[in-house]
Amino acid sequence: MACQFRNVSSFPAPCNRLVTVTTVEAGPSRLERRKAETRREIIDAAFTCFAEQGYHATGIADIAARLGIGHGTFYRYFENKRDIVEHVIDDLVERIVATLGAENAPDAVSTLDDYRAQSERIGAGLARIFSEDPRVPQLLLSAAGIDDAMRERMLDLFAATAPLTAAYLEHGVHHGYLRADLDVESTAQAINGMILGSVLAALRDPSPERQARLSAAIRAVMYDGIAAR
Amino acid sequence: MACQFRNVSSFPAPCNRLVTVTTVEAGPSRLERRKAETRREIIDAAFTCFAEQGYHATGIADIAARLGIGHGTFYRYFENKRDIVEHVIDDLVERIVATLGAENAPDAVSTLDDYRAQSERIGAGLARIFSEDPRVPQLLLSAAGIDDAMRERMLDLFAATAPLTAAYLEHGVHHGYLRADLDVESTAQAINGMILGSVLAALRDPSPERQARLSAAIRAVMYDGIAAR
Amino acid sequence: MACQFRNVSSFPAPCNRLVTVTTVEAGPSRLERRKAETRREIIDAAFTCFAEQGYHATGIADIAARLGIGHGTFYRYFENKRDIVEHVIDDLVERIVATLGAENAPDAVSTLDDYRAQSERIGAGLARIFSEDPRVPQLLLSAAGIDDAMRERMLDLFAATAPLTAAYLEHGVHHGYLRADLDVESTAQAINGMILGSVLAALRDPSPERQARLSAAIRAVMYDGIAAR
Amino acid sequence: MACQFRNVSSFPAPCNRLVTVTTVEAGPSRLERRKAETRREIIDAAFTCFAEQGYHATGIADIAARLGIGHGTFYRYFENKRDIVEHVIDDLVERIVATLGAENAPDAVSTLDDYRAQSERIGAGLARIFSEDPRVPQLLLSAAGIDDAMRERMLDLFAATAPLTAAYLEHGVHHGYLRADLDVESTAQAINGMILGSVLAALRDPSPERQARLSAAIRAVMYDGIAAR
DNA sequence: AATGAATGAGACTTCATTCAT
DNA sequence: CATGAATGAAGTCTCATTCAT
Repeated sequence: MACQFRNVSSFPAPCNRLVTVTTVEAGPSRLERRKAETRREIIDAAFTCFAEQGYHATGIADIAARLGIGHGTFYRYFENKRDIVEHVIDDLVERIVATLGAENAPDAVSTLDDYRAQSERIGAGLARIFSEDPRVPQLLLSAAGIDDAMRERMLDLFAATAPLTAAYLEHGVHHGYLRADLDVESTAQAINGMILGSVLAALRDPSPERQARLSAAIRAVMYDGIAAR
Repeated sequence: MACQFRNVSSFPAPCNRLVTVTTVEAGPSRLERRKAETRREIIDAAFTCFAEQGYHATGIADIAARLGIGHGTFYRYFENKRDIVEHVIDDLVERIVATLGAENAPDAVSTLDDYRAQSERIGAGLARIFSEDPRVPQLLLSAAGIDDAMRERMLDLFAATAPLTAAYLEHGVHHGYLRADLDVESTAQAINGMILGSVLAALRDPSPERQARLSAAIRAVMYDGIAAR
Repeated sequence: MACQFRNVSSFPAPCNRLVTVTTVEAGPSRLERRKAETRREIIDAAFTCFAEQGYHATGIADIAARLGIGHGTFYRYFENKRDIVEHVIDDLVERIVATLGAENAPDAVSTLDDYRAQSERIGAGLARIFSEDPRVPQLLLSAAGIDDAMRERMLDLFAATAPLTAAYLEHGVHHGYLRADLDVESTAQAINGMILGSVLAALRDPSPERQARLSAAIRAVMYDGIAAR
Repeated sequence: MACQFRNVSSFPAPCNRLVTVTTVEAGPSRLERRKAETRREIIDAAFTCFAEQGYHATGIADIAARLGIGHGTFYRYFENKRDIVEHVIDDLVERIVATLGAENAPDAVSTLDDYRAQSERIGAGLARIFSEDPRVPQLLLSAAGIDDAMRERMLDLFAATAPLTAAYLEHGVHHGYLRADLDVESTAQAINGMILGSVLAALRDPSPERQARLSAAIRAVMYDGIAAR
């Protein structure tokens, strides 16, 4: 298994922000810091609401109520409902990227065994993110139903993971510990599909045992195939 | 690759129909046929609307207008908006099942080569369904965002495909052409994940070449793994 | 207690009928009889529906369904929903009048004792009508809420009973067994109010004992007043 | 004639209010007062609409339009159409109770003449309420046609007046100025029936003369009966 | 800057009535 | 003549967004 989300620049450009954070030399003022804090809190509250009740069932009033602020206040921080969900998704992706971290670079390993170990590590990391907080995949999944644009964004998100995995594969092919004839890009897509499948499976049955077995099965398919030898 | 959707009984029970089709010896009367036809047309129109604009952006009026019928007429055939989307999904699943057909039984093959051929055939069938009409996966994807129940239903749908694939694997293990130590269930899940991934990929790039490469990569991973020999 | 509803001519003129029954010398044809029969059945079914569920909660379809006829057929016998309720009320009033019958004429008695006996008889008759079939007062009561015109009609109906009671009182005054200084009209109104009150009471507690006590109390008030002697 | 509506606790419990009035030491704030004012205005507007057009013919839009507010605003103050009518009725009953006031207690009199005077006073008060604003009895009457529950409620309302009247009668019996053998409860019911009758009569002919004559006739029946001496 | 009262577009749904079969 | 499929006016209610305080 390979890594994703190395840097956010691979993803569709983040949407237009309401507030442009002007980073002056002197650093943000107290007011600016408070404002950013409130934005953060609204995003978090919205994340929870959207994930738990879904986008359409969540009202602006729900988000505001969870924070104990007036729902008019919401509109001082975000343009509209669509704007906030956009930011929630952006934030989510950023968090995922940050979690996977930089430690796992495609060029950090040079043998198949190292690769397997790395895969396992990354897989465990992903599993942690998604199964520790099932709201994450839940939100991503339900976001696809918001409208055409958001569905495209979710598909883009999934597609954007392929090059990341591909980089690992490329590295492996280059160093000779992976098949020379690999269709790197397509294989990356296939591998990411398996990961996606395990994430969806975890939504229904989040038991660690199930996750562990699935993860093992994925690695087995990857390295050994399913055919008898 | 293995088959899915052998029989519909594996899926959540279809919801209660509005119209009970009385099967008389003489066959359905003209009126009954007309009624069934209208139902069919409404389902199709709803399918198009939901797929193109999404569930929430689609009004009953849109569906009715597309057919040139009064929107009151809609309610003579379906109880409410939720009812129609349920039927649209049911219909979709049924169509997929029908397309995959009975020709591909898990016990129809006995060698690995036969199995690969069969996989290829089924893969091609699935690809045809999904890429000939991208609205199908589009709808299935966005349906997950309708509400909690529908998200569960979509996850169930995906989960329900695992045992079907598993049956093929089981058959292969039993006949010796697949690894004896396969975790059949988990491996099936992983394989179906790859298929799901390719379906999603097809939504963004529906070119046959891309599909063909993906399909080939999936089979390569399955049978040979990615490790160099 | 005194009598009401001597002849229907005291009531507001019945509304425009949909079908004008042409009484030819030869008598009604078979078809005409069948038609009248169906009208009768529709009125009865409507009566039941209106009384049980109320005017607004009753649909034309409910009435038709109760008879096992198509609801389109309804409109071949009555102009619209308003028309049928009008006929149901007319029919009800006619039935009440018929029940009270001609036997109780204001000039049939000449002593106070006779009068008391007659009152008792008529009171028992009314009680029978209203408490044997609580749907009757229920319908009359709820009809007052249909619209302005119907409320007026119900008030007219109640008002129309005063002259009937007054005729009895007049007779009594004339014959000397009732007070010479009676304000006949107003007293009649007051007496009918007591009857109305007992009818309403019967809707909540239809027990015969309660009815009997109420009836006795009314007669006691009428003949003896409430003051200690 | 006797008194009704001594205390509201005799009536069905008022339904759950939308707004909980928090009684702080400092008294209601300006906003709270404005809110209560708007509630009041909505209730009044609804009262007018219901009385003039009837419950079913009145739309929320009508009520809102009469006040010049958006119809969405209505729903900030009342849950739904049923809720508002409930409050309108509650308000009506409260107003009636308040009008009759506390001055007329059953134990405030001890002779028949006092009692007659009190009856006259209360009767005049009732007459004023009902004939000054005919919409009041109109609404109470038509409310009975809203649905089963409301009809029950109106019948309960009428029934609830009996014990109040009975208390006066009881007092009179106890003090010896009313017949010792009175069936207090039933007689109270009968008397209230007469009052109800006069209220209904006032709806058709609201002239004060008519009311005065009716009131006199009721008292005459009560104290002297109708029989010649 | 924060608030929440007001708003009205818009969605769903019902049902009396019409009319082609 | 009977039928019931079709219709659309009308009504209820929600909620994202605005704006005066």
